[in-house]
Amino acid sequence: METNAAPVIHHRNLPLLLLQARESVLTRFRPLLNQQGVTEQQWRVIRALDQVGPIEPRQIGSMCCISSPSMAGILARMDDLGLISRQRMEQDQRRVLVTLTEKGQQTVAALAPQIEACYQDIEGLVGPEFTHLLYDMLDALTSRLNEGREGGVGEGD
Amino acid sequence: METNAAPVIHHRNLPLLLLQARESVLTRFRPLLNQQGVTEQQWRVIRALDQVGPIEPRQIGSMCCISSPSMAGILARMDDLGLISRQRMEQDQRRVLVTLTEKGQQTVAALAPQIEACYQDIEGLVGPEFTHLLYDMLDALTSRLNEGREGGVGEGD
DNA sequence: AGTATATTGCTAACATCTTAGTGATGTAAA
DNA sequence: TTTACATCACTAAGATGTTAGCAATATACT
Repeated sequence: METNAAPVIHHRNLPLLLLQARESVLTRFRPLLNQQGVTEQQWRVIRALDQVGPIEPRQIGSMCCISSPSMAGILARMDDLGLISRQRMEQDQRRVLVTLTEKGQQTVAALAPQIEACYQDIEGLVGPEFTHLLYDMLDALTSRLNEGREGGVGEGD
Repeated sequence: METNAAPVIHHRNLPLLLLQARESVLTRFRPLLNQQGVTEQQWRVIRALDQVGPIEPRQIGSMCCISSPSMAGILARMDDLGLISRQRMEQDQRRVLVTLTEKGQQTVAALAPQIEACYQDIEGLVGPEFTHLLYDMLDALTSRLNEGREGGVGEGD
């Protein structure tokens, strides 16, 4: 058998290519996040709350590509850390409203400039046109593939 | 505060865009993998071994973006499942050689056509030119960002 | 009203990721 | 040769992802 005779899959591994690209970007962000004591997912949640204000867990999950079971633990820990607060809604006792706390906003203020600088570095390496084209293509790929089968996690920004 | 006054980060969330794109693709693969009883990571390892033949754990990790600690557990479970086999190398007792078993190869044979069909569907939705351009851009982004700082996980395909 | 159904957040079990650190083995310098 | 250093796979602990399922609540239908 050795170096196998007939490789049966001819396409590049697209999920892997996306994962590698993501890794290469995150490698630059991770140190900044660690320094502030927040995880990647916590930062995604914080960014979402900073952008659109108080929202519900499943909305956050939809925006950040985080499943409901993961969200439960993440919000619980963020609550313990004092980054967010949760409160049941009056009208519908099932639902919960998540709000970014003062401390959460301070984390944004502390990280934002460093993250911005990181993006500047990246654009400096690949060029702004490249970046924008890539954004558009990723948007297009995601929306085309999700067309007519939403219902789950993952479409916002 | 509400819908916050001054959003401080102006760039799109690139890691999130990549994650969402990856999710939209994986959503189509996951059912196939589950049906064969393999996880995403196990399938990545299987594909790598099928492509290049028997290799060492850290090489797999480099190709598949899997860290050494994760790899330990993944290979142990794949060994239990009979998908791969491991053997210490004679010359260097630290190193290990991982080989795809007969059962592992059967898994490839069973999944390959379905995966191929999936890629056909995707290309049908976005167009082959789009796909190839995307591959090129992801390659470019990854290589540019990793330039001069390899040393870790994640560059092969 | 009273029951069936849908929605929401959550738990459980297990696989994986991350960061830090370890033991065994190999290699190079004193 | 002995000591210092490097490499490799692996373990440990905690956070997250995935799948299945549950309890509470809300809504629709009879």
